[in-house]
Amino acid sequence: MPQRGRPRGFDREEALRRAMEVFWTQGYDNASLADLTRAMGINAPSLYATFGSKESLFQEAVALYVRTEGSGIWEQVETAPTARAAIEHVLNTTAEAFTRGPAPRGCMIVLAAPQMQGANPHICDALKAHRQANGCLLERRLKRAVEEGELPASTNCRAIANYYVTLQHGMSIQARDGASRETLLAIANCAMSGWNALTTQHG
Amino acid sequence: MPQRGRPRGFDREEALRRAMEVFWTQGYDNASLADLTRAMGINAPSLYATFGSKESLFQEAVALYVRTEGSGIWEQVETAPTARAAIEHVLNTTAEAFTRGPAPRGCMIVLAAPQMQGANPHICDALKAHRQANGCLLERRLKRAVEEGELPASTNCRAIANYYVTLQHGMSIQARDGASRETLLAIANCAMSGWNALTTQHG
DNA sequence: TCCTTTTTGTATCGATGACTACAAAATATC
DNA sequence: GATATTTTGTAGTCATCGATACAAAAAGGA
Repeated sequence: MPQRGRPRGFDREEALRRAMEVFWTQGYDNASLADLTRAMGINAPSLYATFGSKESLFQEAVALYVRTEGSGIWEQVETAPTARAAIEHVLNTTAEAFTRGPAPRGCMIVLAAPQMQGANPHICDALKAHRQANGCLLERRLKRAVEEGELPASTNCRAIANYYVTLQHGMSIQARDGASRETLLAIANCAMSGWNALTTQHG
Repeated sequence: MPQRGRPRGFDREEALRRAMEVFWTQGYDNASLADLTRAMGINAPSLYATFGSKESLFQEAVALYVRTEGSGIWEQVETAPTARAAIEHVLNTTAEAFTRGPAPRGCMIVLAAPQMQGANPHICDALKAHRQANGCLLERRLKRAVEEGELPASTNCRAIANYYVTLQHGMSIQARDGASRETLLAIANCAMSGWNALTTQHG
């Protein structure tokens, strides 16, 4: 017995995808209910009956973003043959993803609520947790590279992970400011050119 | 004949400084008139009589921020003996400024309106212009270093400038997420460790 | 003292924010 | 067809947004 009453007149996944694009472009606070319902093609009562609230809709949109847009950037960190290849892939894929078609420029996780305080601490905390998870992911990969002999034991894995994650966050600002794919790739290339110096000297 | 009527009951500079802190902490949209007037210790009519509007108050706050907080980071780019010293000073001073006392963490120019669209395009454009001015400043300094023989003629000055500015933007996100001064200094150190590789190979 | 000028506090404006009450509409079950 | 259940659109809730009208208060110039 899946559904009894009147069937829903719209596709939940499609509506969520539209909401994600609005949040991605405008941020959490700047995305009004009027903006959301217009983009989703539904009225406010349908939104609340389906997603609960603006905040929970945003959380679902974040989860969708991580699952679709973010996966291409981060999913191969574990499987890449070397830590160097993993990070190089992250940066190059970031440059590509941030300048892809009509999608908003830059990362939703970085740009959607950067004030880190205000009316919605849940929102800020969730985004911050996602950002820090990426740093931890890189750090773990670097530590594995040390264990596997790719990098020397003196490698400061946390510092290097923080460094590359910081650059990747900065690329969101550059992308939102209109940087081209070539510009972002050149930035990634600059960062990778220091790899040997970074992983051989001082801990 | 400086003043005729009832004298102003508050200090304009001090009130502007308070407003700057509110905008710096909360961003442009999230800073409500109630927040501003409470922090400035004045009522709304005094604010509008003195500063014109919320938008012009913000623009004055940005100018004050650049003049006070930002000057320590960027003012010595021209006067530093080498381009390397200039950039190293920018990054190290950034780490120090972003973790100084009770001030908000991270750069107001980066964090106050990152959505780059919405109700106030003037605000977004002004902040974007400030960000890009810093990139141009670094690029000019690097070109001068090429002319003076510090760097080879094959140096890709624009790419290197974009790279370091991007990292500096990312440090705002890290600072707002709670990164310590030591963490930010380690990030700056990682970026500088690639200097030789960055300035000797490929254009 | 009276008049002009400017600032002050109070109280409010219309617009918009997120959110919901309610009844008509549309389906499954009986 | 009758009833129960869920979704739909309309209209509206209260709170807050940025911005002001207005008159009392506080100063200088006559």
